[in-house]
Amino acid sequence: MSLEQLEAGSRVFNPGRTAAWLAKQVELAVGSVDLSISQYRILGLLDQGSAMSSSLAEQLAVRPPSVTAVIDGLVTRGLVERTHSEDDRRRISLRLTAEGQSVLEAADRAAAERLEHIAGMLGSTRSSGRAMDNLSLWHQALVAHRAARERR
Amino acid sequence: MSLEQLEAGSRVFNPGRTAAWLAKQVELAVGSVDLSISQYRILGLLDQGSAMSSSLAEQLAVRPPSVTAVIDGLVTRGLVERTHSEDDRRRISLRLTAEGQSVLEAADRAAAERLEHIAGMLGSTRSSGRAMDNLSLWHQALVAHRAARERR
DNA sequence: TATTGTTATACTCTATAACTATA
DNA sequence: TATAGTTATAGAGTATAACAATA
Repeated sequence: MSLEQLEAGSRVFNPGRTAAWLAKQVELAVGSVDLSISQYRILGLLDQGSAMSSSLAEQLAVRPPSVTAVIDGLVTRGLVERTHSEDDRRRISLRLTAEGQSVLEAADRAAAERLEHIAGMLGSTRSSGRAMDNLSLWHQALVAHRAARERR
Repeated sequence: MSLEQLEAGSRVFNPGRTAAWLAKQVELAVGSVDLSISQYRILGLLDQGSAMSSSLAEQLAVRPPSVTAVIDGLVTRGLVERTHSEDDRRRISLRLTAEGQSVLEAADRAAAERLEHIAGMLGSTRSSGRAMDNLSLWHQALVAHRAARERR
């Protein structure tokens, strides 16, 4: 690490801070379709298949009442459908509606466009491409991480 | 893109969703030193030098009252110091205390460790290294993006 | 009794509108 | 008058504790 980097906090690359700022950009992007980042995460999970409320809480790393609160808003907006499970009526099955699917896709596009615009600030298309590819690497890492947690 | 990827939403790489989940991991990490991600962003900005409240709001992309609220908590905890500017007494200068500096460093370490652990779930040390190293590209892109916005 | 999810309640972060202090 | 920041207030997301329904 260079002397200049050691002198000023602003110039030291820091992975946590970088991820925190990327998230803010995503928040701004999905806000354009009136989604919070929490709502966006939940819709993304439901896009991978319907889910029980309990399993959502675990995957999202939040407590059950938080899931209830966010889902309430999504159900009111008609983006998610709540149905009691037939075999165990304590359980609640959640799934995306067509409208939810469509809003999620719009959010995905808005976020991707914003991130691509930011990556475009790097001088070369090669660097920009590497930045986007890097996110795909993190996607794989997060999937592997979740799988490892589920096995435990 | 393969057929398998087209079939299931879960397998399609999506930059926005990835960034949203990375942020959740950072949130969990900085929570270990009792910081929210908003507090973490603010401490990170103040680490780059003292700042006026108004300029923080702009950089954070939030409204002035939100800055007041978050700073209130940080001042109460002794992590940030508020002083009236001498030349224009309407303005408020904010800077990190030694304790704030130390908590921020602990948060940085916790976030970096968590991200490194997740990157470690990729098969090879080479991939893990690339994931971490290329996050610095995003750091550069975000710095360039902010600079471009300031010029406008 | 144990489990699933919700309700009650409180705290934080966000916003808009109205206000205070200063210029 | 205009500007910098705060106060008042409200909505969303988070939590813990207590509850209802079901197993």
